[in-house]
Amino acid sequence: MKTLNATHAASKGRKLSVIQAALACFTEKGYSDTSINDVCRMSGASVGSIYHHFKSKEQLAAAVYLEGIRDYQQGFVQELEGHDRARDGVFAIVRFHLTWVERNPDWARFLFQKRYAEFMGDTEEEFSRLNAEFMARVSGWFRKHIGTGSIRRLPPDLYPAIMLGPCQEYSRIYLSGHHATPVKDAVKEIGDAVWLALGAPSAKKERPGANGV
Amino acid sequence: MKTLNATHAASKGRKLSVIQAALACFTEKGYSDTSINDVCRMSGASVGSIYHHFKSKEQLAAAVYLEGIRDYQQGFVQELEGHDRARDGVFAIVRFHLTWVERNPDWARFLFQKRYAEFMGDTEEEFSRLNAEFMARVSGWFRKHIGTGSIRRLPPDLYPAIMLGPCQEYSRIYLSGHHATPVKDAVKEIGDAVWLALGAPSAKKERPGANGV
DNA sequence: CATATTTTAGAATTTAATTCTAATATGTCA
DNA sequence: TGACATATTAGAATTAAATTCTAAAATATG
Repeated sequence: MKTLNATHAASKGRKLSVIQAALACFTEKGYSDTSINDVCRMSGASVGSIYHHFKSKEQLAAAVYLEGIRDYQQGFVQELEGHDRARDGVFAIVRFHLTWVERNPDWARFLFQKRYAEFMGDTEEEFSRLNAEFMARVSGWFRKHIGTGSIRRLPPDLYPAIMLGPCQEYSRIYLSGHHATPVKDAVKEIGDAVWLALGAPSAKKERPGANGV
Repeated sequence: MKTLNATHAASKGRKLSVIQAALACFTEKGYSDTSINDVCRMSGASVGSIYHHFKSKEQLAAAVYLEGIRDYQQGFVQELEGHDRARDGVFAIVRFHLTWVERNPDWARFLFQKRYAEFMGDTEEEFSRLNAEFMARVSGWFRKHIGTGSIRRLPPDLYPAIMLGPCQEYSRIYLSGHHATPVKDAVKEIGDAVWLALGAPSAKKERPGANGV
């Protein structure tokens, strides 16, 4: 028994060390620019050893992903279900997510931030500029409406996050092929929610305009 | 002039056809499993021709990304700035995003959905299960609180989207290294916004509990 | 202690990205 | 138009990196 456990532990230890080395490499150089040899050097394991534990480079990345997401989800659920009042729960989750990311930036980068980053090695400047201009225009639009008192005043970088975040998340579900609220209904519901989140109390009763919902 | 334009057009045509072929390949088989030869076959261009137009496979992917994001952002800004009343603008954007995704699912997948999908070739079932369980628990928690009347009733799949979307979006900015509202303030602001979006009118004045903000 | 199983090593192979050279097409200008 | 310059295409040659394979070392079992 003890020996069996010991073996398992040793095995798990090696496997884990490879996963951690892989995370470090992926974080530093990105997935494509990390070679299996890089992971060998970083972890001290041999090629054969790595391929014994992981079927392929992609499987290794998947293992890294699963390792991180498990930790995140466990903490998330614990936090959520540890609060009885809805408001407390919601606030706790928001805090949990943000602090988890703050404490585990490498994992978070790998788990949550793999959008386009992978490809943007050189083109980064162009994308950066494109994105900066875009965000400036969005922020400008909001600033204009703060002036009229119809938008609550918030730190400017949060407006896009609050407005687009739910849209993005919904899209992810919609695209995954799992059952999702139909687009038409989602437009209405998410629209309402975003407005509740951003509208100033005095403006909450604004009626839809000519081409509103 | 005409000839010059023709050349440019032809050149752009070729380049564009390669970009479109690449999008098709990436959509069908994923980035890693797409070889340059696949793109050759699909586009009719030769290896040399592709490498003449794009420095590397990653640059090709970047070009695909930029092509799509340009279209998205252009439509977005046009929509946003075409509405004078804040409420109309917000609703218009939500609708724009969702319908854009609906109409351009391949682009959207490539632009917005490149999180973990890339690595999950085989492990997909495990991740699917993990994720389904997680979402079920989150939804369950919300269902419980609808019962008490302190959460507005919405299609269940939208609760996670509305709660987590802004968090994810904020994290993306925070992690990108650009200036972002400090985590502490963001927790408060995003928490408020999410509660405004989800809380029922009757419950809006709930005070924070023992371990609330 | 002998045997079976798991793990490690690293060389050999295979696959796919990238580079290179030459040919072809296209545009410019006298 | 015809000679020259530039941009584009083609595909073979090269290089880099993923994956496989064989055998040795370590570990567990009885």
